[in-house]
Amino acid sequence: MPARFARDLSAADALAFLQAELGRGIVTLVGVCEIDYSGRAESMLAIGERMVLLKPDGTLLVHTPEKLKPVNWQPPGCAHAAAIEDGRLVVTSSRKKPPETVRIVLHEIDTIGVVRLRDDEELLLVGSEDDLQRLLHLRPDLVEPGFRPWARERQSQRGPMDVYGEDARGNRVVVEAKRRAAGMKEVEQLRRYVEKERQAREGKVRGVLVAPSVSDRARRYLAELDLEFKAVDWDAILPAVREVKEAGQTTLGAFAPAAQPVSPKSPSEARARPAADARESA
Amino acid sequence: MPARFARDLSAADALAFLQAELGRGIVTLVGVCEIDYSGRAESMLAIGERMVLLKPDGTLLVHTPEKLKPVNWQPPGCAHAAAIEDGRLVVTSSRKKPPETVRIVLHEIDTIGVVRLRDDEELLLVGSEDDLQRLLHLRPDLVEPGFRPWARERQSQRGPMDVYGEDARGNRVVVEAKRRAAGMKEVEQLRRYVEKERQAREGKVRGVLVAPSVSDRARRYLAELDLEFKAVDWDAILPAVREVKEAGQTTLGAFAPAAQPVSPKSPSEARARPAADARESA
DNA sequence: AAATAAATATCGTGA
DNA sequence: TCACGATGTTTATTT
Repeated sequence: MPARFARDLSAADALAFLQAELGRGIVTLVGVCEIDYSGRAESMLAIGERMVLLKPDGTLLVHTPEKLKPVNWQPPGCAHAAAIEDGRLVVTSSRKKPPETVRIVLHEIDTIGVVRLRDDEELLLVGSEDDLQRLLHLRPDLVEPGFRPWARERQSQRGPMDVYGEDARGNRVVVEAKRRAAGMKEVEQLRRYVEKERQAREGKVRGVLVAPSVSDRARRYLAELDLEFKAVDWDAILPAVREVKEAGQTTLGAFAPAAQPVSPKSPSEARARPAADARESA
Repeated sequence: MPARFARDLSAADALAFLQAELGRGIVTLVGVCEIDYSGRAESMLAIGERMVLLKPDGTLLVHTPEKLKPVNWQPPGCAHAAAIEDGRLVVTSSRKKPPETVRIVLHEIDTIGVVRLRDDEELLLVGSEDDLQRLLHLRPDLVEPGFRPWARERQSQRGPMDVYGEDARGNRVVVEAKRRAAGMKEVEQLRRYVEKERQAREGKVRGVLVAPSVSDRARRYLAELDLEFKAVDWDAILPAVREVKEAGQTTLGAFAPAAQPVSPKSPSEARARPAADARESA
């Protein structure tokens, strides 16, 4: 993990540092600066003390002492550059599509450094909406007793539905699964699918929103649209989800979509195949 | 901008450093670590080299050499703590609502440092949806000739509408303004407001989605719901938006809004007054 | 390249 | 505190 740090550099020395190290690691630049952004929108930030991070993948982050989100940034893939203008160090980060540039003028340079990090590991996340959907296929009783899911992400004319199946009485059921508290937006989303399905089909089509909770307004809206809500308790199902996830990493294939004879459409489905079992990611 | 850095510290020395500096500035910790998160979801990250930032406001960020988003994080307001466990430095960040904890176990410590930053400046952003809405009030012809907007953010039973007014023929018009390309979600949102208005009123109620562009599917959905689309060219209106914004920054609060006998409810309303109109021409 | 939807989204505002 | 909506959202995924 080679690293290099320097303090009290002149603009020229800082420039030399950047020219040598930009793209070779995460470059950290602490100092007094003003920042302008122009692209999808425009922004101006008056002079102040900030921490600038320049990643080797072309990411830029400018952090102030507060907040999680950087005050200015640039996503991966941008071209970082440094120059001296009017005796001051100027760092820019640009991309062409969409055309966007962040321009940082350094008035004082406190610290400049670089760290070369090696990290091949990937985050393993448990509790995503995808996890919830998979669990609903494995344990359809969580939706309601007698529910039989058909396929994941069934296409409708208005987009893919989370879960689609049949209830004990043979009614079609559209399920919208949310990992967190549901609101109006989620009801609208469910409505969109159910409505089309009701137009297209004879017979009753039910719509069920599955989520940890639902707001009062959204609940009334559901009732208005003749849609339903089913609460899932994350704490109660998390162990099961964890198991499913772990199985997915190692054994999988247990719930490959039966209704889809074609090749897997997504890595998640691919992961759910015996072939993927042998190899252990992460 | 007092700063302090140290390298090749033992776990005990690093602990001492953290105990002295946590909360006093942005603490940077570079090293080999493994990370677990538990809260709204769960995550695990195997051992690797990362850069950890601990802000004085209780924010935690863990960055890898790639991507804009931190691989693990904690929002402002969290309690940071450090300890030695099994001879290793362990940094935790927790909050109670919702209950969440990030736990970082350091296997090697490369660099540890702290910078005390002072930054009172606020970002000035031009080109937000709010800016667009204000401009539509100043230049209602951007929606269509003869359109007369009434008030901003009129309350409907289902929430506030972006712009509400009357067309040349006296029909009610609900406008949904978007700063970027619109899709299904935006159509749904417009639909919700228009529908309620159509239920509540006699006569025709029009719904217009104002955005730089709209997807094909969303356009079809609009047609299906008898809603309309009006393109706005950001590049063309940005100069005007910039002017409005600048006027709002300088002449703010000089007069009270004419249509509202009470005090202005928001700075944005105060800014969108006749006084600001004067600057507007093109 | 465009579009669609998720996110440990975060963040600000208003009730 | 909760709910809702914007975000220069970013990111992954699919067409």
